[in-house]
Amino acid sequence: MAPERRPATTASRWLDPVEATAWRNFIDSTNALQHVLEEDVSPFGLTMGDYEVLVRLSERPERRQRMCDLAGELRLSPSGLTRRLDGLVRSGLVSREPSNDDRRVMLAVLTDAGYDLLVEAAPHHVDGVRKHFIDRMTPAEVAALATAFEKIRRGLIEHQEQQQ
Amino acid sequence: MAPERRPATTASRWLDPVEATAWRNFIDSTNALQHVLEEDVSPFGLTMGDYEVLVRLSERPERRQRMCDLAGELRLSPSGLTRRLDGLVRSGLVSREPSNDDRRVMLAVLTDAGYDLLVEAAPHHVDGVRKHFIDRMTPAEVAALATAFEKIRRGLIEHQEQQQ
DNA sequence: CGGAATTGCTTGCGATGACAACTATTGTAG
DNA sequence: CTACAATAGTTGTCATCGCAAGCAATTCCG
Repeated sequence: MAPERRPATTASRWLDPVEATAWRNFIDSTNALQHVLEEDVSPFGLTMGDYEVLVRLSERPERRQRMCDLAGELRLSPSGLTRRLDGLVRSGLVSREPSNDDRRVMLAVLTDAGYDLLVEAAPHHVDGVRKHFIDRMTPAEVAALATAFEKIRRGLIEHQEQQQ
Repeated sequence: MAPERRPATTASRWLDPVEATAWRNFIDSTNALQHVLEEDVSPFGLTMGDYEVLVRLSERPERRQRMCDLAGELRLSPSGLTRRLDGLVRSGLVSREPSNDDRRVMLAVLTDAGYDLLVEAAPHHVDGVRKHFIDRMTPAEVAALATAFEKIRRGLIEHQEQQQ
């Protein structure tokens, strides 16, 4: 709660009207999008957090992944992932398996039930993404957005690594 | 926890490569951005949630706003806003004032201390937005993004109202 | 006018997730 | 080979936030 030491005030350039609009619309959209997309997966008893876990696992060979790698991809703390998996394991969608290579490691494994549920839920998720995101834009805008966010993503990863 | 009734499986159109890239990059970027932007305001003892409250209040006449309106803008539940304000009131950055017009209503009021802190923190926040978002793109991309997210935002508001 | 529905906010409770501390395993020096 | 450091995961504790319930004030109608 105690503030860290504050950086000295810098003379920073403000956002011009177009930039400010882009930023505000982006923020508002992402907020609202997160809420809307929850609705598409909740009929399947899933949160978007759960859904993301299933997706990531389904994209891996043998549908399994080390906890720490998964936590990195999901930008979740180790404890956060442990508890999210607890729920998915209880539901029988994911199971834990100790790794043979490294006995510190736990593998999160997508079960058949988990895969089946993902296959069932995914089309509705995609419908939501189309309806509220992709189909609101022109193809040119989609393309521009893809390249723009590619650069933003790379920049953020770079920044993240510099902080190590 | 109990799944709601599931919608019938629909034949939905999948995302083509460009669309999928746009979506994935967008999701990853927003996740990472949220973490990075926290770093810019945390030296001031603020979370991004707190910061957003201060910004919204500062934009209002007399720096005050009804709780329910504020909750709507921040897409926060009534109870969520109550508790977020609790913290800000404890810190002396915001105060509560009952409304004269409607005695059910509580007004959240930005204090002088809150305004001063916002003025101090804002440049660092803007620097972060520039560094990680705006300045990663060409001006054309920023403009495209502004219009694209304007349409997405409108669509989401519309959808939200239809669900009312 | 007066009761019922609505609105605005707060509180109890449960779910989620971060941080720090702890255990267990692996890697690295000396 | 042994100590020390680094890595992987779990658990305790705390903060945040949503839902349902509750209370107070207002509005709607008959």
